[in-house]
Amino acid sequence: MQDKKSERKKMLEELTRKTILTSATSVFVEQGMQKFTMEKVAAHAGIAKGTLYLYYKNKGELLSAVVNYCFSPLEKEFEKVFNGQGNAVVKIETYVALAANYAEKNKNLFYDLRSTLYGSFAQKLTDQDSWFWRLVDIFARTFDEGVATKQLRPMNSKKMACYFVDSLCSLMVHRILSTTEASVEDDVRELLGLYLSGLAV
Amino acid sequence: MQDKKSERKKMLEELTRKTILTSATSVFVEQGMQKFTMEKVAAHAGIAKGTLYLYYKNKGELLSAVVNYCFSPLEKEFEKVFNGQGNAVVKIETYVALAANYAEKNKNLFYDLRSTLYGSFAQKLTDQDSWFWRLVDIFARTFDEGVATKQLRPMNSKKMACYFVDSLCSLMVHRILSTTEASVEDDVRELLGLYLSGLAV
Amino acid sequence: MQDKKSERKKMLEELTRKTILTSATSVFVEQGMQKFTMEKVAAHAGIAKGTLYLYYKNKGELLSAVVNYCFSPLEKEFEKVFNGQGNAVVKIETYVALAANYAEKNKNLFYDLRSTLYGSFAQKLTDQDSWFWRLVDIFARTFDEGVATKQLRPMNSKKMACYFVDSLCSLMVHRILSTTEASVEDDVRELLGLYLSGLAV
Amino acid sequence: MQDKKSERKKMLEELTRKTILTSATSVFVEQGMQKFTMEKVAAHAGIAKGTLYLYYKNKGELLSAVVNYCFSPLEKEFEKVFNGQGNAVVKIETYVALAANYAEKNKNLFYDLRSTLYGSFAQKLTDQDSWFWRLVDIFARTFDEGVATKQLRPMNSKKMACYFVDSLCSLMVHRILSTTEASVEDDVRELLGLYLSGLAV
DNA sequence: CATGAATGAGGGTTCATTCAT
DNA sequence: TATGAATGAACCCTCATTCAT
Repeated sequence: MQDKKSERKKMLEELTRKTILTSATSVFVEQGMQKFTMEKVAAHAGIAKGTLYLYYKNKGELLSAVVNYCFSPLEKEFEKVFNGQGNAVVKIETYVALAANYAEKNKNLFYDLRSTLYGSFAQKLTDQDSWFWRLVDIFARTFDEGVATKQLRPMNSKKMACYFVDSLCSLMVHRILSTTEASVEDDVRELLGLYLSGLAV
Repeated sequence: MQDKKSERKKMLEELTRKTILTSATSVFVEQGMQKFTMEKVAAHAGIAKGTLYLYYKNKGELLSAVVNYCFSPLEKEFEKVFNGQGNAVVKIETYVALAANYAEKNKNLFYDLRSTLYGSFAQKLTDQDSWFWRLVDIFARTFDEGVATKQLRPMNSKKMACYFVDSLCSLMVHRILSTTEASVEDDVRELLGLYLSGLAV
Repeated sequence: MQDKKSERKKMLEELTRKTILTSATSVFVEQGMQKFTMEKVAAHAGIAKGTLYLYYKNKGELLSAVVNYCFSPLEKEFEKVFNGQGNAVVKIETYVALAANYAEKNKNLFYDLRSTLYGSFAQKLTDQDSWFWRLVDIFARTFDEGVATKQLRPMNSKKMACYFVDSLCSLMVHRILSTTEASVEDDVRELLGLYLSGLAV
Repeated sequence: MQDKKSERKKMLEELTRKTILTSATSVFVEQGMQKFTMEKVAAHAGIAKGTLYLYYKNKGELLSAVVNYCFSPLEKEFEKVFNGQGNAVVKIETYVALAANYAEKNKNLFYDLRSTLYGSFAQKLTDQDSWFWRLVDIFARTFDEGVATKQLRPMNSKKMACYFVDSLCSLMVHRILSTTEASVEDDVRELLGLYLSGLAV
């Protein structure tokens, strides 16, 4: 009895958390960072302002959650690729393509996400559970695979994975902000060329 | 006589401008983006709040000026290298080393600069005169030089320069925020390895 | 249960609204238009500055409310007379007397109300629901009554009602500001003489 | 020698005064009361901000001067009529017509003048030299003339002149703000009817 | 657990006025 | 006398956060 109740409670709680999160994301995407206020989130979620604070300690945490939430679909796709078939080089190619396409499909989202994204670098590098480090982990292990199969040269895979994440972010940001429309394929090829062959002859 | 007066005035004006700018930078570095208020800047500069608005139209312009001010020394060093002796590859090596060392020497500054830095991506990509595009220009021309001398393979030099700027920023940010102290040399070597040789065997 | 709660809440809300309004009026009367600030109103009402904005969108709306609030007692008396016994001429006489006496009893209030009062002419003439037009309506209908009973000559009653409102305002303002104390009765007689008989022989 | 210099100085001084006054009026008319700042006046006059304070003690005095300046053309016309031919009733008719036409020709001017106009009632009634009292004087003497020639009934001519000034202001304000365009002639006839014959049968 | 009215510190900005030159 | 850079008090308004219900 007690268990059932507590279970149901937990589910309701989780539901509310999710509602808040999606509402926050909507507000963020539709109104931009500047106009992202707790009031607007509460209104969009159809709950009271005070309730937000029962689920997220403060505005900062909610924003962090939004960032993570925005990245999670992409992150899941990365994971699927990582766990799937294919050698390291193919995976890397797929990563880049995924990022470019994701940016293409979520221009509005990322346009305003940038500042938060980059503004939370300190946290991103401190909090080992953030999307950043999860991505780094995936990529580093992919690089390690490549090194093991002799497709890639030996390297500091973790550090390189950091650069790779940042480069993917660059790719996405530039795709989002640039007015001259380069094809996704060109952008992918360019970045791949860098990471696989470098620039030297 | 008229000239003298106007000259002296201009000098005084420029002096005040500089005082405000350095004060603003100090406040920014010491207190962080969040606590960067016009009041604090005025107090630090020892002038009245209203005076700030005689020199900078609003908070945003002052912040922009701070960002440019922080980057200008590094930018000048880049320019010096670009205009100096040495082939493209050597220059690229020097760029990376300069960035890494500049970050090392200005940890505090950049720690708080990040959010503004990245938060102003939109402006950075829109405003063709921003530090970002000036750097891109320098690097793209260096890449072109390298291509001309057959040291580097043909590429979309402008796009690659964008990645390069972002990678240098990554390098700096990571050096600034990381707790585990990697040697500057290692970081430089790693990034250079990527840009010159890529990761593939 | 729900109703009770909502009822009590509404009452409390209305109470606060009223507190703010009376406080605002007090501040207005005691300190004058120039020194009428939201801060002072909040302090006088014993509530937080921010709370004002939960009840009145901005300073302008609060000022408008004050003006209406100051006029509403007089307006109600006018209405009572209009709906009561007596022919048109008697009513007009009463209107004038009411205005003169109201001014006499509220010198302080109106002394500072003037600027707002007259400063909002544009609004007064645009907003069909303002005190001005409500008074004009009462007076015009009174004039029409008088015309119907042949006590008054045919006229553009609405236009004449406008003049009448303004003349009543003049009467009040002059009573309030004049240093030489004419008796209320004299002032009333004089204005009535004008409106009933004109100046020609 | 001294005299000449002092004379020329006085003329220059008067010239500057006039420049400031007309500039202030322009700013007032073109930008409205809200945006009437000393800075704008100085800029329009092509002189330094500080200089304004050599000619007008403060903003308030300058505004007063503007009001007087705006009324002076009308005032002069009134005076001309007063000093000219014609009996009292004819003069009164002319006064009303002049006011209505002046309003018609200076809509923009008076639209923003209102608030200042009425906002300075206190001063207007205190300062015996203000436009208000000068007009009252003219009208009172006209009324006295009418009484002397038995065209008008005995009255408190000064008090009635006050009402008359206010009614003329009402007429002008309503003409300026009303959207429904009544003919000048109708408005004049209506007000004249009131002042000459009253409303009673 | 949910509410949402109340809070109040704090922010950016304006502008009338002064005063050293 | 004229200047205009500097002043700084004052203002309106926002919004993250709390807490009594």
